This record gives sequence, structure tokens and C-alpha cells, in this order.
Amino acid sequence: MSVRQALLALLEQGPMYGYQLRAEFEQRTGATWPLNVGQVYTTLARLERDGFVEHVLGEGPADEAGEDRGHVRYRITPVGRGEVSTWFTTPVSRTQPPRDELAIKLAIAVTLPGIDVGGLIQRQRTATMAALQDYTRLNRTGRAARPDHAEDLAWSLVLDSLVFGAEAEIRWLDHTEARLRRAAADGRFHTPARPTTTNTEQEVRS
Amino acid sequence: MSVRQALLALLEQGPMYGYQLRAEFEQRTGATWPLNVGQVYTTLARLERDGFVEHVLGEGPADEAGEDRGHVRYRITPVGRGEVSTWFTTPVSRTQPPRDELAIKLAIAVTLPGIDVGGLIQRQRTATMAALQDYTRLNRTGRAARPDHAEDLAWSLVLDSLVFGAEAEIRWLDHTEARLRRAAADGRFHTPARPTTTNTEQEVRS
DNA sequence: CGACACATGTAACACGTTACATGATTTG
DNA sequence: CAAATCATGTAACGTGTTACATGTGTCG
Repeated sequence: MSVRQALLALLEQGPMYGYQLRAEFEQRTGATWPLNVGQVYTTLARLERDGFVEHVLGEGPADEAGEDRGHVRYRITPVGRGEVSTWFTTPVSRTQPPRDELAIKLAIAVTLPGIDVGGLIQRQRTATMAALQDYTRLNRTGRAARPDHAEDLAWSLVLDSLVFGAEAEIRWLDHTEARLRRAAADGRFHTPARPTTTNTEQEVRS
Repeated sequence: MSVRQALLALLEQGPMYGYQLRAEFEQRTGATWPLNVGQVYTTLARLERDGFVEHVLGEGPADEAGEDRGHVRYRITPVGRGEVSTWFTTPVSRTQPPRDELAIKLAIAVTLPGIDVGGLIQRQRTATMAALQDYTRLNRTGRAARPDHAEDLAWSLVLDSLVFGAEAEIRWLDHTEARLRRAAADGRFHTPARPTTTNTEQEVRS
């Protein structure tokens, strides 16, 4: 739903056409989340289907416009404005966060026999630290470095968000590694968990 | 792709049927990411379509099984094993992370006029801190508190991941708030928080 | 017996994503 | 002029998700 809401919110600036929308989106979010042009159009079609936007062809007076000759602009409707308003008013639900692939992967890895969890963590940490360095360099050298326009500030904030997220991930990996070492030192979880009988019976095989 | 890969990986423990798979998944990931049973079957059908699993009806000897009479079990294929292996070997790409709805929302909010960014941040922080407290309480009182089984350890690790993520989010919100205040104090951009905008022309000073 | 959980699916739809077709405009 | 970019879409597919149909077993 992110792209959908984002494009709709951008239309509060005024009617825009497809390529404009993609440019506006990428100015704010940077190269991290590239947006295929085709997706802009499919999303606009769905927004129109739901009554949040309407398209306006060319222009009437033909002299006032000057900027968007022949372009198909999309304009937000009052219903769409309400949707945007609730989007900005309602906090992102942390009660049911999006599935974290890394957390799932590790959670399953520690319950399967024969998985090199240590290596997994190590590889992941290397990859995440590399990404972190990329973010830091971008934040130091790019247009986000010293934002003069609001769009650059936005891009810089997104970069910060990625940095904070990557740092948290690394901390979690370290923390997990330590916990696993302690558990191994305690001699726990050595027995490979054979398929355990879900919720009915407990069967121990060796 | 998370659910798909996770279910496939779980089948390395041995052939299982639908409900079992859901139970195994939820034992490891807890109540955070509930899994609709229907999705298990759709996912299994797609895994079979791609040659990663095959279903086995009932059982041959009819005496060895005992556990799964009449159940439709799914067994991972060699191809599926390869898929799981690469999943565990390849780190999760941080080069193109999943879209962060909160980051996108804030990035757009700071570029639109008339958005109460301060309130947005405040509401989000409240919501995230509430979720954080829930996680902490779960980690202190639930089965994840002192894990004896590997599944409980997994669930505890997932909880840690959520905690680390929520903490990072709060830090980012504070950081963002501070940056916006500084920018507003410098008279840059349009004033975000207060609607008392009496400023005329702003000069950019760094 | 009736309610409820178990168990297996199917149908339909959501958004995200890419590949492709098509034309207009710009530019080297 | 040729190539590239702009611009607008459409078609097709992916996973995720839910609602529903259907039947079996179990338990108060």
C-alpha cells in the first residue's frame, strides 16, 4: 500500500501526469526504492477505479497551460483528500508489522539441524555493514548532504531511516550471536529437534 | 517471498501437512505474524507447481505412519532442498530493502504544505512505544522468557528483532524531530509544526 | 446432539512488478 | 537521420490474503 498512498498524497500538490509523479516520488525517496513507470500507471488506474483520483485530458483554454500540452494529468478528488488525511493522521501500525525476512530466516535456522547459523549471521552482518557504508557515503556526498530544498531533506531523512535500521539489524545480529553462544555453552538445544508433533502429543525420539 | 521460503524450509524437517506447517511456523514466529491456513495451501500448491515439493497421499504400509492417517503430506524435493540451501546461504539484500511505509510517509509529509509533521511524529512515537512495551512484556512473561526448546528460542529472537526495530524507529523519530526543529529555526523550508507562518522570504543559510 | 476445532482446498482479489507496444519529442 | 528519452498505457504474472465450501473428528 505504500506506493499507492504515496502517489495519492503527492497529487495534493496539484494535478500531475505519470512521469511527473515518478520523478516527484524518486526525488524524495532517492535511488533506494526505484519506481517503475508502469507501476505508476497501474496504480493510477486503480486509484481512479476507487474514486480517489480522476484524469483530465489536455486542457480547455489551450493557452493557459503551457506546461503539460497533451499530457494526461490526474487530479485528486475530495474522497482522495480524505484518504490522504487519514493516512497522515493514522500512525503506521506496529502491532502487525510487515514480515521481516531476516528474522524469519534466523528463527527457522535455529530450529533446523545442520544449519550453519554462525556463518549465516556473519554473512548477513557483512552484507548489512556494506549497505550501511553505502548509506553513509551517500549521506555525506549526495544532494542529501546539505539539503536546501525540502525534497533533499526528505531524501536525507529516508537515508537516516535506512542507517538506523541497518544499525539496529547489526546490533540484533550481535545480540543473537551472543545468545546462541551462551545457549551452546549451557549445552542447550544440542539435540536436533525432530518434527515435533504440533499441538497434540509430545513424542521424543532419539 | 518470506512465507513461501519459510514453509519450504520447514519441510526439511520431514513431510508435513497443512495445519502442521502453520503450527510450526507460528511456534517460531509467535502471534506477531499470524498465518492464515488458506495461505498455507495456496503456497503449497505454488511450491508444487514449481517442483519444490510433492504431495504424498495417506501412506503405503498403513501401519508405520500412525500419525497422519488420511492427511495429505507434502515432501520437499531435491530441487527444493537446493532452494532452501541458497536461501540460508544468501544474505538478505540490504541494497534494495523493502519499502518502509513510515519513512515514505514522513518523506512526503515534509514536502507537502499544511501537514502537521510534529503531530505525525508524536502520534507515531506513541504508537511505537506502546508496541515496544507489548514486546517487552511478552518477552518477560511468555514462553519466550526462558526458552527450553529451540522453538521458544526462535520466538524470543523474533521478539528481540521487533524490539530492536522499534527502538531504532523511535530513535529515528527523535532524530528527525530535532532536524526539523533546526531547519525551522534556520528559517529554511516551510515551517513544519506551527501554522503560525508569518515568514515571507527565507534566506538559505548554512 | 450440537458446537467447535481440525483439515483440505478453491475462488477471488489486493498490490507490486516487469515486459512489451506505441507514439511523440528531443538531441547528437 | 538515428538514437535516446519522454510519455501512456496494457498484459501478464508474482506473492499475500481472505472468504467460502466441505467434510471429519471430538467433546460437553
